[in-house]
Amino acid sequence: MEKPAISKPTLQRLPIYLNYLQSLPKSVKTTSAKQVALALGLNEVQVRKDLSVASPNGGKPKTGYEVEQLKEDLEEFLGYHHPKEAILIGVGKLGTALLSFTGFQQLGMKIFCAFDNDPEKIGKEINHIPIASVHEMKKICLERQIHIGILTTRPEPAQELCNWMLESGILAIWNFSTALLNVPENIIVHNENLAVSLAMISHQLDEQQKKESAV
Amino acid sequence: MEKPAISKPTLQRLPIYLNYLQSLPKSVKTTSAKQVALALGLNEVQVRKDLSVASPNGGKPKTGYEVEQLKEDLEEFLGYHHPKEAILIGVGKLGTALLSFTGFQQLGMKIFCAFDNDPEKIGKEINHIPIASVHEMKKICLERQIHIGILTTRPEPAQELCNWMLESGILAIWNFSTALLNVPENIIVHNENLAVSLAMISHQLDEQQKKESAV
DNA sequence: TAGATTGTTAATCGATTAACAATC
DNA sequence: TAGATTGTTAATCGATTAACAATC
Repeated sequence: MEKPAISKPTLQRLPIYLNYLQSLPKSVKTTSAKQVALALGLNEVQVRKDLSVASPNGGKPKTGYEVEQLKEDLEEFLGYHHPKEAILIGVGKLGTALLSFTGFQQLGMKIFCAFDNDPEKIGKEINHIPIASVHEMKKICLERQIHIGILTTRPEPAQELCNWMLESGILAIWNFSTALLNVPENIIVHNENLAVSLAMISHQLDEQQKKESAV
Repeated sequence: MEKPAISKPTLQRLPIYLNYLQSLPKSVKTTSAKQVALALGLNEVQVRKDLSVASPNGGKPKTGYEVEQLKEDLEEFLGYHHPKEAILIGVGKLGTALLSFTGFQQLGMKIFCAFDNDPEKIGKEINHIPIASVHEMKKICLERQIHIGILTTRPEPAQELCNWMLESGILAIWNFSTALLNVPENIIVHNENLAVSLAMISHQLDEQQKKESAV
């Protein structure tokens, strides 16, 4: 009855598998866990286990997985066929870049509307997405039952805008600002943290260079 | 003799601790693992263990950690006091947003030069960072011994530019493109993957809503 | 059939959490 | 001193990997 809860690491790898499958030439009709693992630097068994979670069709002994079918299964599992609507707050450089990115639709998300407080920007649109005043946020979100908010502002106004989002019925915040947001525990905050990425890269680089110089 | 290798999860949390400490009002002189854990939704022991890795000074029983000292220790550990130079390739919307971001210096990275193939852009600068032709990349990188490359192009030219980067002595690639890069195993690739973030958010949101409706 | 490949059960590994001794 | 808090050792938990049976 209960769908077995998918683990976080597995969930994170699914879009990566899909991306790999999409990168294959059309002539490739099937693939195997071994091939996928090799291409992505993962363990073969891990790939099989992950895929078995997301693909009800699975693979076949000897032949492996049908690429088209597997892509379909992963897309379905990840909800790409039923895009969720989102709003974006803060039409600065980063906000503009995200609004201009045409790939979200294929990733199961559609930015319905953007908000800013700059009269110069309000009323315009980017990539067919209208920019409205932040004061209209509540009305629009409640009306369309939008639950995802993308925050791309400076850190200073972030918390206040976050609070407005919560009043507007937003349940999940994709936070590109550097601010640490305070929210009730039923609200999801996903921090897109450049500092974390940089720390990883910088540390790995140091390790690598230590290794090289040791040779 | 050997510094004990820091675990990946710990390394990822260090910048988050630092960010929290920086968000504290100046009047707060000390803090405790308990407070930090509460603020960030983590386990208290985990915080202490993490901090003990990065802070040689540690905390004191009863009083906890000195905020200024701990910030200093974390910054030092994360290499923020000795910024590494990087290049950026692809001055589109996202590239421009990253070039305009003034916070990298504080995070231990300095973008030395950007590259593009659009004659309109070459010769200009953004945020005092010059934009040069991709054909100058090799010369500039080798001269200044730059080892980090930030890739913000469309997926189509990504692999070729990646290869050029490797010829230019780049050892770590921060990949914002959606392309899957093929590199030798001693080269570090860190994929900044919006699809992964979206999958997490979307799935958590579904879970949350399932939970709510079950009440 | 034999061999390749899947999917699953068992073993290992590593990270988190609990328990506790040390100390300011 | 008593109590709060640190740092560490031990126990638990969860994810990865290895072993293996099933099957096309």
